[in-house]
Amino acid sequence: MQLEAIERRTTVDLVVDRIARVIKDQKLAAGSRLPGEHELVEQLQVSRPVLREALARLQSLGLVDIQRGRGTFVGDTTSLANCVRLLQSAVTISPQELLSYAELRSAIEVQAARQAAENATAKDIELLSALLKQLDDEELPYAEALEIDFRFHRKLIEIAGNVLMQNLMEVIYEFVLTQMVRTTPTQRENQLGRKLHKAILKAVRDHDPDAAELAMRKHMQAVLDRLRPQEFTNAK
Amino acid sequence: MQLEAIERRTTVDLVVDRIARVIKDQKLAAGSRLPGEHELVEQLQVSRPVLREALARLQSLGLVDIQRGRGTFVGDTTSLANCVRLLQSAVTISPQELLSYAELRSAIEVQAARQAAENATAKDIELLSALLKQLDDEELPYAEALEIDFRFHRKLIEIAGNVLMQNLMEVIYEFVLTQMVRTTPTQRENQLGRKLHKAILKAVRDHDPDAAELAMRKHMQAVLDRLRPQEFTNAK
DNA sequence: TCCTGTTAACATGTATTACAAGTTAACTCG
DNA sequence: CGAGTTAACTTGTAATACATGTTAACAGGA
Repeated sequence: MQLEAIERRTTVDLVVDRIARVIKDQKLAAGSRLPGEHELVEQLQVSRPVLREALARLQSLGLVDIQRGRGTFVGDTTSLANCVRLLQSAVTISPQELLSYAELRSAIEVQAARQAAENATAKDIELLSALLKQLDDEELPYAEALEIDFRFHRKLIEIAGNVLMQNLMEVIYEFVLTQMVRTTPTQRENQLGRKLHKAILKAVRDHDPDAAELAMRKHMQAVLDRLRPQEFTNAK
Repeated sequence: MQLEAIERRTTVDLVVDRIARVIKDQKLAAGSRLPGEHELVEQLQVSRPVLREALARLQSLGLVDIQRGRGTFVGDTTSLANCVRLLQSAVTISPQELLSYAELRSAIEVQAARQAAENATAKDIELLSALLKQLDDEELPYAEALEIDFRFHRKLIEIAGNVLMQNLMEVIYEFVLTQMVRTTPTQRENQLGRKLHKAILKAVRDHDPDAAELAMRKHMQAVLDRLRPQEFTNAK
C-alpha cells in the first residue's frame, strides 16, 4: 500500500493563499487598498508577525505593495515582471561557470538574430552598420573592440524585442565580458568574427531570419569552441 | 532646482539584499545550508521578526528554502519550481507575454538539442525513445500527452548538461505549460509535432547536432507561429 | 481667507520575550 | 542490533511594547 506524503502548510502559507485568492477572486484593481494589518489580524485570527511574513512574501511576488504609514495596496504586477524576477533567481542559484553562461548566450543570441531580422527598422540597421564600421578600425584596442562588439550584440537583442532575453543577456554580458577581457583572440578569430558580423548585418538588412540564424550560429559556435576542452574525437 | 527623492530602505530590505548578495558572491551551491535564524540575528544585529520577514521574501523568490526543524537552505531547482507554481497561478498571462516566454523557450530548446545530440548516452536515447512511444498512443488524453511531451523536452535539457539552462527552463515551463493545457492543437499540428519529435530523437541518436538543431527549430517555430498575430505580409 | 504649524489618529516597522512544534542525534534498554 | 526516549537544535507562532512615517483636522497669524 502506497500512501502519499502528508502536506503540511504553515499558517503563513495559508494566509498567503487566502490573500492572493481574495485579490484574484474579487478582481481587485491594482492600487486598491487592503484592510490594515490590525484589521487583517482580527479578521484572519492570526498573530501580527505571521500576517507580516505573509505580506512580505506577497510583496516579493508583486501581489501587494506595502507603504509605511499609508497601508497595503494591491500590487501592479505582470506575469512578465514576475518571470524576470524568477529568472534572476534561477541564475543566482545556478553554478557560475563560464561555459554554461556562454552556451546560454549562444541560445539567446541565435534566437534574437532571427527575431532582429524579422523586426529591424531602417534606423536599427543604420546603427548596427555604424557599430561594425567602428570595429573595422585595426588600431582599436582590444578592450574597446570588445565593448563595441557587445554593443552590436546588445542592439540585436534590443531589436528582437523580448524583455526576458534582454534581462538575461545583461547578466550574461556582465559575467562573460569580465572573463573575455582577460583573453585575446587570435588574428584569425578576429577576422572570422568580423566576417560573421557582416553576414549577420546583411541578413538583418535583408530581413532573412534563416540567414541571420546561420551566421549567428557560426559566430557563437566559434566562441564556444574556444571555451570547450579540446576533443579531437567523437568516440561515444 | 530639482532634487531627487530620498530613497528609504527598511531594515528588511537591507537584510534581503545582504543575504542575496552573500549567496551570489560566495557562489553558494543550491541546497547548501545557511546559518540558523538565531545566528543570523546575532551576526546581522537585527531582530528575529525582521530576519524572518526578509527570509520570507527570499523564499518567495526561490532564493532560499526554509525547512522547519532543519534550517534554511539556498534554493534549488525544486524549491524554485514551487515558487514559480504559486506565482504564476496568481497572475494572468497576456498573449504577448506568452509569446515572450515561448521565444525564450525556443532559444534554449534549440541550443539544448544541439548539446543533447553531442552528449547523449545509449541510456538517454532509450529513455527519450520510450517517452515518444508513449506519445504514439492515440487514446492518450491531451493533458497527459502534454505532460509526456514536456518530460521529453526536460530530458533533452538534462542531457545537454547545463544546469543554468535547466533552471531557467523550469521557470519558463511553469508559465508556458499552464497556457498550453488550455489550448488544444489541431490534428495536423499534433502530427507535425510527432514527426519533429522523431526527427529530434533520430538526430540525437546519430549524434548529429545540426540535424537536432534543425528539427527543434522547426518544432519551436511551429509553436511560435501559433502564438503570433496572424500577419500574412512582410511589408516593412 | 489663506497659509503655516501643531496635534492626534492611523498605519507600518522593529524589538523583546515566551512558548509551540518539528527534526535529529545520542543514549539506554531489551 | 533495533526500538524507544530524551535532549538539543531549529523554525513557527503569539503577545506586547515602542518607533517612525502619513494624513487629516484644527488653530493661529498675516
